[in-house]
Amino acid sequence: MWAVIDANSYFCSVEKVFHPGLGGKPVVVLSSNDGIIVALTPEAKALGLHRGDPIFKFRSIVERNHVNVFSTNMMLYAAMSKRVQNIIRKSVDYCESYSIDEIFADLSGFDRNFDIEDYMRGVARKIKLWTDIPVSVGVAPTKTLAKMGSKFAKNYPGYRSVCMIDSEAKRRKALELFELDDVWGIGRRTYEKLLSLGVRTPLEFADKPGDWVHRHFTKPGVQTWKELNGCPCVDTPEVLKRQSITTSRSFGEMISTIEQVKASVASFVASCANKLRGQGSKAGAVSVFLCSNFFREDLPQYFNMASYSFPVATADTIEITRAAMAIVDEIYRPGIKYKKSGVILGDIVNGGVQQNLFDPIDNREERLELSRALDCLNQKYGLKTVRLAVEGGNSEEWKVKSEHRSPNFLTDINDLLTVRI
DNA sequence: TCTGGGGTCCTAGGACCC
DNA sequence: TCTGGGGTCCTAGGACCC
Repeated sequence: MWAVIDANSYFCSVEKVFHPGLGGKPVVVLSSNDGIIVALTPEAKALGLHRGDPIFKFRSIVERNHVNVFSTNMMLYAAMSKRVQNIIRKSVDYCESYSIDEIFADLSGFDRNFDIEDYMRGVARKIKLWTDIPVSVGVAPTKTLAKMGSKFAKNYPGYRSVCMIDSEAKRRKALELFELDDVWGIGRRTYEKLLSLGVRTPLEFADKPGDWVHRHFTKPGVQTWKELNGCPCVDTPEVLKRQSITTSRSFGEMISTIEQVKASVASFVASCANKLRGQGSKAGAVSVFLCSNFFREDLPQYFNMASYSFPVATADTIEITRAAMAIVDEIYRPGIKYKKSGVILGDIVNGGVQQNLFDPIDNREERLELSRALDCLNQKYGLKTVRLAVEGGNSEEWKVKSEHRSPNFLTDINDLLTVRI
């Protein structure tokens, strides 16, 4: 059996932990640049707000109903996630962290007569007591069915946080009641395809014969079908090392000069390279993209992207920045108002790095040490305390909007909560 | 005025090899 | 008149996830 432990309205729940008194009130958390709603509580949903809504279109609803609005603070959410996941890791033998607010737990080690449902209820209770984050738990023979269970647990209080699908009758009942497009692995396109084939519920899909499924679908579709029938086949290995690392942002205000564009790109390189060193890897290639504001039909539009492959895979901020700046020189066009830029590190290698007979750099180890020193200084004295000059001063004209951001309650000593008794 | 960011896997088709 | 067969690697794009 697998369990999936899923936090409810996770980003909102974290904000509620540190802003007491928001229980039962509408809360939303916005994307970067305070653009769209990325998380919302059931109370906010009841007002007609949805995930993905641009907040500026719903100002009147927000103001009229005193919706509590927060900018996103990933540092805070990641720190809290670690606490929640630590509790789970101590409660079961083996876990696979799937996302910031979800974790799969392998329950196969438990004895046949063991009361798993009651045990997981205890875990959920412990998480709530120790972190104040509410979670929903689904338990089933496959991950896809477990995910269904967690949604039932979330939507129906009667389950008291845990929904277990452990018999053929329960499986069929769940498949019959569940929304087809909410099934894990069935996105918009597959949903439309299934509808056009006359399939309207997960149960109808699961009951189709194997040759029918193989005729109409490729590997991912077949896997989902098997999982719905109780046959485990979806792998979610713990991703400890990324194959690619991206940093990109929309700007609070559009920018035009090459100096501004370079400052933004250099800053994103620094962030990517820091993450790269954090996982002990090196990148074989860097890509940079620039784009205009595609919502502004009155302005000339532009998107361009180019890549550079390093002679030897590297994690050196200076080397990567130099390559990225050359790409900007290549793809920058004057007269465009840029809304967004981004940096992608690819061809990431871990461990053995292919050497190059004609490598122009002969002190790679020393240069990596220099970059590591930057990481240490910035860790100790704060982000961007030491940076390359091309990133520009503190004015940061391309700065993203983040007007309702919570302090870093869990990771910055200066942001610790003050409690008055 | 204002519309996010970061990932993974799979497949088909092109280019190339002998 | 007749024009093979069997591979690999790479890439772009699609689909999905949170």
